[in-house]
Amino acid sequence: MATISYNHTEIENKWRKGWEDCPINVDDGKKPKYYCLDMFPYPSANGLHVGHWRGYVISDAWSRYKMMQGYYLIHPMGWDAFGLPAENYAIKNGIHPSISTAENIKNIKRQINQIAAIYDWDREVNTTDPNYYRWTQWIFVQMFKKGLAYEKEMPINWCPSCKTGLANEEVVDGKCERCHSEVTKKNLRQWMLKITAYADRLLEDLDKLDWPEKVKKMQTEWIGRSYGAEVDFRIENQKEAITVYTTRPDTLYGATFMVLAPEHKLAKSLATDETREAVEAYIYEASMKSNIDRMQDKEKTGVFTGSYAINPLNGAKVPIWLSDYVLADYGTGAIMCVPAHDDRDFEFAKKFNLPIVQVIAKDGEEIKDMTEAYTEASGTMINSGEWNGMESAVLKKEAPAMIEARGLGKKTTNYKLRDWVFSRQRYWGEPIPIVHCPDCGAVPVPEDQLPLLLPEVENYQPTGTGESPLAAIDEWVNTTCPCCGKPAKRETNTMPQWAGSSWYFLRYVDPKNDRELVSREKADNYLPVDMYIGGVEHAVLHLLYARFYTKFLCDIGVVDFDEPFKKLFNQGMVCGRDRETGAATKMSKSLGNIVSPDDMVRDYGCDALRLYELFIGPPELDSIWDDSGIDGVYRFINRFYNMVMTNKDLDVKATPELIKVRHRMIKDVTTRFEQFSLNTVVSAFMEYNNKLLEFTKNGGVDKETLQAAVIMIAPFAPHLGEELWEQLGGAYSVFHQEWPAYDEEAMKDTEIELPVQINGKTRGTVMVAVDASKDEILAKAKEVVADKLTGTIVKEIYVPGKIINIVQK
RNA sequence: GCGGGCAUGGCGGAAUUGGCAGACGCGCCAGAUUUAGGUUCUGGUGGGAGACCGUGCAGGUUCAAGUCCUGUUGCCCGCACCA
Repeated sequence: MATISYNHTEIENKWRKGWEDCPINVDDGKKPKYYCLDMFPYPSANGLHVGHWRGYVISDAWSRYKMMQGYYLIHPMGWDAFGLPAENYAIKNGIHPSISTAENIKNIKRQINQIAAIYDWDREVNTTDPNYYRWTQWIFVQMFKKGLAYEKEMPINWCPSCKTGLANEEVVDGKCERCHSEVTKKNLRQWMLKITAYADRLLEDLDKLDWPEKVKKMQTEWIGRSYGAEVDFRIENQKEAITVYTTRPDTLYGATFMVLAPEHKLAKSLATDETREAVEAYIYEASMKSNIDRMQDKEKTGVFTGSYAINPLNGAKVPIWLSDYVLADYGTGAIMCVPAHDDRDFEFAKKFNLPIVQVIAKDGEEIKDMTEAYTEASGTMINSGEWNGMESAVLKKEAPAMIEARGLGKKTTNYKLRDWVFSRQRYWGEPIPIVHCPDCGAVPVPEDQLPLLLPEVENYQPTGTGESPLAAIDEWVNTTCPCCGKPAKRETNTMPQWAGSSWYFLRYVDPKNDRELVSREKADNYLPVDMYIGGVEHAVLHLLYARFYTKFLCDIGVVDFDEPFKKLFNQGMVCGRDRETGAATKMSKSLGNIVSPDDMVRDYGCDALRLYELFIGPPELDSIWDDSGIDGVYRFINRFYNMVMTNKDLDVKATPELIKVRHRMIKDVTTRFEQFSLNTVVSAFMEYNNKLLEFTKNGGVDKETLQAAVIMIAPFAPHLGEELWEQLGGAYSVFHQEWPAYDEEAMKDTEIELPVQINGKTRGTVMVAVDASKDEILAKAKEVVADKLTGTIVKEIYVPGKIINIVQK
């Protein structure tokens, strides 16, 4: 067979131009839509590496497949361009973030174009574009009007040396990433979004979604709904009561002490003359500890306040302690402690010699010398007054209502999910469109004055007070109240990066609309997103925020669906190797193991890199990049090209064998594709190409088989597919062809080979007709392994079409 | 600590979901063409001389286990005292 060389540069350039001149994804108003979305990138100065490519190749192959099934595709791309790196770059070099960002976008766009994905650049969005962030601000104003945005004092990470607030990712081991000073906390006024108002819907609607179970579970845990009761404990000799939240009201009789978070508002007032010094010292220490330090302390600490509370059920006096294992912002910031039935309370009681009272019998008994808490809610109640003899599991459910009926507290539901701290003391973000008026309070900027433009600043340095650099621009800060017209001051905080990314998928369907965020007609036609593809690192935050925004926008009538992403696929990371140890690690600049796609595209072509990105391993798992592996797919492309080119004009008649192979090929590729087993799709192409090469040597391959192979390879290697489709005489474009169908009947064999086992070990094979009888087959099988049948046959197993197993003693 | 995932040749990985373990590819070995090398092509390639042995380890269920069950070890990811 003559070898025809496949010139990837020439052919890829040819079709790049071809698709530009005559676009293949066109909305004729009749086709159903399919919206396949990639998580949009942050335009980093490092550009794309082969890991980014992977997700984009997966989504492009899937998109093209959907297009071939007759859909009009929404397959957009844009830029999540606000964020810290650009601001830090500006601080260092004095270059405005919009300039460095634009440069980065230009470079990444060039790289993305190398993928040859069918992105619709007419839909491009950029979160830093005023015409975009106008609507980011608009959504905030709507939330403010609905009472979902509010102000609150919140602690932030604070570097006392840099005099600046820090994001969690800038805090490394409790120290400032830049100057390595101990990070402390500082209370600042912050804007909050009341995402907790949507907690139940965010939790329950997970059931509607075709998402990986793993991600659903992570969101479920993050929302962390629990049922229980708030119980009021009167303080001895005081009027005030302390309310605790508990999920185990059934153990109330076993509450032998109480612990408050050091930040609890009553903490100081509970101290007596004897304990005051110790209590205040403890509160001070806790306030100085960073969150991370507090988390890392395994050993429990605490201090007795000197006061007592009264157990509302049995009137027992219980000491009130302070400890930082109780969190100020979960529940009520105070807990009742039942050391017999909670691990942490048990540990605390042991350390400080507090009484332990068991109230649930374990295996029907009271335990002597408890060495660990019995935390199961199963067993009979003991030492519990009128509850004695009840089943704890039953009581756990009924107790909240019983407590409420007796006026001792109320039935409640609690969440781990907290409201979202929505303001940043940074420059490079959307200004929060609020004016603070001494008379009217916080007033939103009128909607017709949006966008509220981010002003130019001379200095990006932190202010030293914790305020945003915007606070230093007097002419911007000083304004008039939109409500009463008197002098007022602008809000100087900006929004977090999440703000723009929580709704961008809506804007893609109507990106140039200057009257609305999105027209209702377009929203109804093109939304929601059918398939969302991106890294699992966004399993909680981004995906939860986007769901929250969508539900809110649904509530105010902007869209009529309340879940943005029907189906989600998380692709695995592409790791590099650590240069010294050889271990798999994230690709990072500091490790110097970033592989850039640019050189590989030049040397091997776009199609080869696309196939290799898929072939490297199961798409949902992490993989390790290995440069030399691409040689395999490169050779395959050449062989496939040659196979088709050699056969294309031979006019071979399809033999039964060829037809069988064709149908099997279609079935294998299609089912593997549908299952997103993309690495094995590429293997299937290689396998069938090897088979077709055998046919090529022995008479050739028929046109219909060639066409099927070319059509199916097109979503993966689009240039190769389009070129060979043309070579086969097909009309433009291969992407307008119907995906080939297979027929189970056509691929059936008349004879099959069956393995013959003795005692479960394969000892030979036998060829049999598919319609042969069991006796016939068994007799033939025994013949094949006759010399190994030395014992007494005790059992003969025949699984039709699968296997024969003869059991002998 | 809790939750999730993974463990198969020198390497990346297959295995129709309980039915011939190692598809496909990389690498390697031999040969052919060319010959400076590379490319390309052909054949081989889990271990063992062999009967046989082989899917992290130890048990179990089954005619049959990489796949199911119990225990265990190692690695990766997520969450971090959530009352």
